[in-house]
Amino acid sequence: MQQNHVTMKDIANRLGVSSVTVSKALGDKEGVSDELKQKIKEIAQEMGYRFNTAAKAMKEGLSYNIGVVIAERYASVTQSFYLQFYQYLSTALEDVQYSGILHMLSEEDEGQLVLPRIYHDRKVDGFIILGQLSNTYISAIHETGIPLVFLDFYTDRTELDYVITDNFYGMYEMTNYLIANGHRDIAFVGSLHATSSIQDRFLGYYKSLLEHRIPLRQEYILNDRDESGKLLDVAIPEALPTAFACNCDQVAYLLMNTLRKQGVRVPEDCSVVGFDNDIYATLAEPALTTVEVDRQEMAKTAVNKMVRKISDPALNSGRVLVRGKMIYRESVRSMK
Amino acid sequence: MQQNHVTMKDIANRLGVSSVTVSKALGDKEGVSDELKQKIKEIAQEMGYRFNTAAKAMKEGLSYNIGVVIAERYASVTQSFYLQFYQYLSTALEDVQYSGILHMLSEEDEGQLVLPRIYHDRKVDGFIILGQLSNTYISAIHETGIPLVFLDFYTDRTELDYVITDNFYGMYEMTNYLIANGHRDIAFVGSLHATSSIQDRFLGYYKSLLEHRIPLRQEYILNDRDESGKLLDVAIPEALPTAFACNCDQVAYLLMNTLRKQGVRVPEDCSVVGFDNDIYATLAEPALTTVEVDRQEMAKTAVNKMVRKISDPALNSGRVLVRGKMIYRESVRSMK
DNA sequence: CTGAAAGCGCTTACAG
DNA sequence: CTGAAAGCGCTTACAG
Repeated sequence: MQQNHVTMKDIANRLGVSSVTVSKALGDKEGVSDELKQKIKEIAQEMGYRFNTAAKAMKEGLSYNIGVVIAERYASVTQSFYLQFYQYLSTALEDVQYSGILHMLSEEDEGQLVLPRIYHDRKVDGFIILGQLSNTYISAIHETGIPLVFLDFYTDRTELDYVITDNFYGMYEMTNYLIANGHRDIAFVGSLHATSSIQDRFLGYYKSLLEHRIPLRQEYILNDRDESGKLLDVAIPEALPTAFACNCDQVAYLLMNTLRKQGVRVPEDCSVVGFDNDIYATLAEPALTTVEVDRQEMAKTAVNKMVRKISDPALNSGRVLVRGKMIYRESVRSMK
Repeated sequence: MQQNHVTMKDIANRLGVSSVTVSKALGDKEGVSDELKQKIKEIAQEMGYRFNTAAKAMKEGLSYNIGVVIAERYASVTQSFYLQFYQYLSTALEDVQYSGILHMLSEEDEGQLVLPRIYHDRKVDGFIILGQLSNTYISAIHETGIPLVFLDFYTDRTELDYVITDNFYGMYEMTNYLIANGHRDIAFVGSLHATSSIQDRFLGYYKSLLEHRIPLRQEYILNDRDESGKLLDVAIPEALPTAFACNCDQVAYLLMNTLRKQGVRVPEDCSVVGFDNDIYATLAEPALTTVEVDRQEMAKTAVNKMVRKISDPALNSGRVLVRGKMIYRESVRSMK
């Protein structure tokens, strides 16, 4: 129960060497005999030495922290998706001797272009931005010159770095799977102008239809949210499709409730698939066939990008796609 | 887009004063004329000065960061409760010029008593521990002497500091409410030996029964989980109570599914209440009457405690209870 | 009201 | 292989 403040100097004194030698030994640098290195490490351990990152930080001008920014609206009760993402980021950052500092961005700060306090305090060497933010906010943070990596979101600005899941390919694969199961009347559920992810997923769906020479029908493109992003009841088409490809699990879950109320059984009467593999995928009955976003791989990729950007801020590695993974459950019926 | 590295010295040079004066001005300390202070602040702003926390940290031996530890098992897909909690903590910390660093503790690290890397790096001045951890881990982290505040969890060790929701009072109030609505056959759903929260909630329930001279019936105490914490199907008693007081919303939600399968309607045939006001409270149909844990108030209280402990580590303010808030919805029927 | 000096605990050249 | 010196950017105590 003692709050120790052992320094390298203390270790050096104890062993009758200089603190330079201790620094080299603990940092595994050249120029200390292996024997002495070993001895120093043992003593450090024994004395309960803890490295003082602040000192290193000041010397090198780096904090060894990365800010992870998530808009508050993505961290609501129903959306632990991004918070789980943070977990992977945190682990990936530790692997490269960094720590993550999570910053929830409020609507207010986003609107008024208030940068995170950790920016002003120089507590971070860069920001990983998780999810979509307003263009003006992106510009504001980008103008500071601090290294930036965008995760799970991209824009048309090619000078920025992005790591995203391959939404296009994921929904393409999913639609192929539905078609392989004999479906041809497949609706896409998602408002095309709401988010860039929905658009890309839609395009993957469309690509699959094109490849299979199934015409795209306007009445099978169903809105799921209004312009503010608020989820709506999906209007079920008169002619019931045999499958609904939903842009996310939550919408698939809500759609299944609506279908149930209309007496439509899933998957007997029609199939429903989702995307994300979040809580709604398993809350749904039957559980949803969906595409899992490989957040772990995305997190690792983003952290790597960030570390490279910190050592070379001019670096621009562009948009990196990470492939998702099909999860097969019980919400699809084979029509064959 | 320039990565600036303006220091106090730069500002001082620009104005022909010393960096000491700049430090005093920016820190709003005594000994600089208001005029000069104002001028310095303007120039700092104009030059894009950012405070270097690392330098202050080294000087004072404080990092101005607090680690927030959450066991990974509490941050699963279905449990964003604690992650929301973190949000409040983060805001409360910013109010006192601190930043929060979220650390997800893996089962493995917990078992092997591996302390967070941010501890070894001296990146934090204290830890707020969110939720229950093993006793051995608590001992291990406590022995380091680093200031500790436990949030939403307590033990019998009086030398530690806790901030918890008033589980006892919340369930007491809830049971009173059921009784006021004419219920007398009220079951409690929760395994009494699983967690300390469940125990306290049970005792609040019991207290209410005692006050109303309703006998406690063993067959109305229903297990909801096994020893490992895994949720079980609740065994509905032969003689159906008129109300179920569940120890949490999730269990209430699951119970309602079970009841539905047995053809029991809520609230017509029996009432069900929960606790926590989490996602399950509104996912349930009808929505659950429940007790909302006042996480914001708890977060503020914990941060205050922490700040006081940092300046005086010997301080032991003990167990602080924060009152919850009844949320009335549609899952209770009046028997009158 | 203002500032020169010392020091926080490291690391990076450089000298031996 | 080992170490004395300088410096990172602040703040504190002291002198003027």
